[in-house]
Amino acid sequence: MTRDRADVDSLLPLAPAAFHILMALSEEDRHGYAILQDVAARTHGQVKLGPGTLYRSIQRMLEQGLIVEIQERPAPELDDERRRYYRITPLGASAARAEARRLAELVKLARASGFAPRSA
Amino acid sequence: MTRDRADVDSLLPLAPAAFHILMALSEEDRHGYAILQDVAARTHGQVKLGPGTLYRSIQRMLEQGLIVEIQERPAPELDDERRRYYRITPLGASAARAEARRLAELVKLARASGFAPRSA
DNA sequence: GACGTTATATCCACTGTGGATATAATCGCC
DNA sequence: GGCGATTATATCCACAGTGGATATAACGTC
Repeated sequence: MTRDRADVDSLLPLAPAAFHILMALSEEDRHGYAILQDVAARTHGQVKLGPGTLYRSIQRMLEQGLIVEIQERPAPELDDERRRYYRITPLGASAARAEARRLAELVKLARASGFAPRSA
Repeated sequence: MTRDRADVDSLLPLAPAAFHILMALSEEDRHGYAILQDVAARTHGQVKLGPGTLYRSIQRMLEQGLIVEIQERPAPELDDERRRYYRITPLGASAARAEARRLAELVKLARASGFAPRSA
């Protein structure tokens, strides 16, 4: 919660895929393929990340410190060796909040232009 | 106002620049450079389109039928020969509304993920 | 043991953007 | 009347992000 807006603004606008990935990781740690499914579910099938987009986004986000790979794994009988699990970082959460603010601002502009109803 | 969602959805997501240009043209016809200034003003200097982005976006949008070039010009003493004026089309307005809906939906998802407050 | 799904990863082509560059008319100012 | 900053349009190059194809292989199930 410390220093939010200052540094994080340099990451904006967040790549659409990155924003969706952060939302998928907001409630729990997930592995890549699970992120894919979660994004599709949340958006009612409207957003479907391609594998290229997914894994390259993950790499970028790891480098930027928006997410980290974790070693903790579920009980062996529920697990799958191939999986790699990821967790959102405080920086990632800050970036997601900043991006959400930016998008809300954009919707506000759209309202002022008559392209969106007053409240939706 | 006829057939909105059906065809227009194929244009989504709208390029950010295109969306800003449509908002700039929502109230009145403008020429390229004026669009540039209007976008910067509306966004309090946060969004500044580069010339490459602007003129290539305009070309694309003309081809897509989101805007048209108009021949009407202001009184000669207020005009500048070099200018080319553009007007938003009904299709352009539909696309802008659809994009605004899409963005509002995204903000809603962000709220559900705890990245945006309930009302802002 | 064969097949579809799960899972990760890389490659290529395409779109959109920013910034540099080019060109030239217009405006304000001295 | 001349000069520089601004106005105005346009093209070029490099780069980021995306989608889809391809590759590889483990897993589940029948």
